[in-house]
Amino acid sequence: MKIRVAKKPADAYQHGDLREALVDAGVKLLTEGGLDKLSLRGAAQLAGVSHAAPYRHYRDKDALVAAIAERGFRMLSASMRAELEASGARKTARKLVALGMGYVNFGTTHPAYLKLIFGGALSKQAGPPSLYEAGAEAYDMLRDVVAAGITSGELHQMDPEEMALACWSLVHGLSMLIIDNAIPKPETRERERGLIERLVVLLGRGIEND
Amino acid sequence: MKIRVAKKPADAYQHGDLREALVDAGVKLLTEGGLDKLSLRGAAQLAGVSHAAPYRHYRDKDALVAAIAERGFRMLSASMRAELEASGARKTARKLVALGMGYVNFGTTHPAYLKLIFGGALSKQAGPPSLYEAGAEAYDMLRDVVAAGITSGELHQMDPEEMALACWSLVHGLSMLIIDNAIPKPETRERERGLIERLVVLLGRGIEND
DNA sequence: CCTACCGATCGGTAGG
DNA sequence: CCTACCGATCGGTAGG
Repeated sequence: MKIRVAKKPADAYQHGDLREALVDAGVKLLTEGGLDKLSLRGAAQLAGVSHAAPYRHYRDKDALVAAIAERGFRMLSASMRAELEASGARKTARKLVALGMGYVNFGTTHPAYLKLIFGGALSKQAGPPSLYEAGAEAYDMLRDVVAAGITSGELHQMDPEEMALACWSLVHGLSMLIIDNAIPKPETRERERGLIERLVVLLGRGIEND
Repeated sequence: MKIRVAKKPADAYQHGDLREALVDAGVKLLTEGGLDKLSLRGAAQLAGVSHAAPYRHYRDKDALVAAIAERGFRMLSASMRAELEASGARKTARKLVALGMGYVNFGTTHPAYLKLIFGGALSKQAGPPSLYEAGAEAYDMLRDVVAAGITSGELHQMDPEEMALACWSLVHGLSMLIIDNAIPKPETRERERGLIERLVVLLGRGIEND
């Protein structure tokens, strides 16, 4: 009886976890080569299977993309939550700075992820409910902090959704401009932190003179 | 002597203006099908020439993309200037609202253009000087208004570049979020104007309560 | 400015 | 889960 010699690459999937292995492979393609390099065939190759194999686990490319996006959403909210907790902020304004920091840090560290989850590459059709849950997590954190700040009187009386949108737009725009080299990328992490902090604080206090 | 019968499509280029015709065709592909549909071959077909013809006028795809992007930059600054003039604003805060309106209007009306000029599709190499001039126009308008506002005392004493960046980030982020369907697109132009106005004013006055 | 050609990449399916 | 195949699209070049 012959002993089979493993022919698969070292990073090939093991046993029944091809589904997850394909997500890992897709993430690698995404982070190393950007959105353009994210393909089903490429992921299959990285996972060490034929390019037809993924269809056993994902209906089509969009389904794999949705799984990767879900991971991205969770990383985003984790980044925001980590900054919020690390800051130990008690005042709403400081909490908002922390959340913004978490957002921009995630965006500039994982540019392809940000473009994937917000870049319209997500087929607007269906997508599993878990994708939408993951997507709502980050926004909910922001909206809750804003709503609490309005209730406590720290922020202006105003539609919390709209105020949250202002914060979101600011940090999203900043992230995108940095990612796309529209503005010089801050040279160090410290400078980036300083920049984000000043911009978010600016939104807080307003740019007009009293 | 035979009379040649025109075989070209009605919208084919005329005489020596293929160079411009290719830009028009590229713009059409871009606006109708998004960035993905913008190809040299497609533009050539639309212009009624073979797919090898464009290389007589553009070194490669990046060169055509640069020409299209230049047009986009000029449309952006034209949109901002038009809003600024139409507003008749005298106070800095109102001028900033007008500029923001022009920016977001342009972005949501021409989403593919916005993604082209700021989406990193522009090869970071060279590109004609005219491209950079065009790109600087819009930013200069913003920075000048901000700088004048600081000088006049209407805005806080602060690095004008950084304050301009805050404004830019806000309207850029808002545009991108609308374009990418991350937030519901305002149903009417009026609602969109109202939203933009409230957000820019918010940046002006600050979201914190006094 | 054209025809004909290259090599590469894709998503997806047939049929096992 | 694999091999073999389709049709489509690209950017780019040779050679005229």
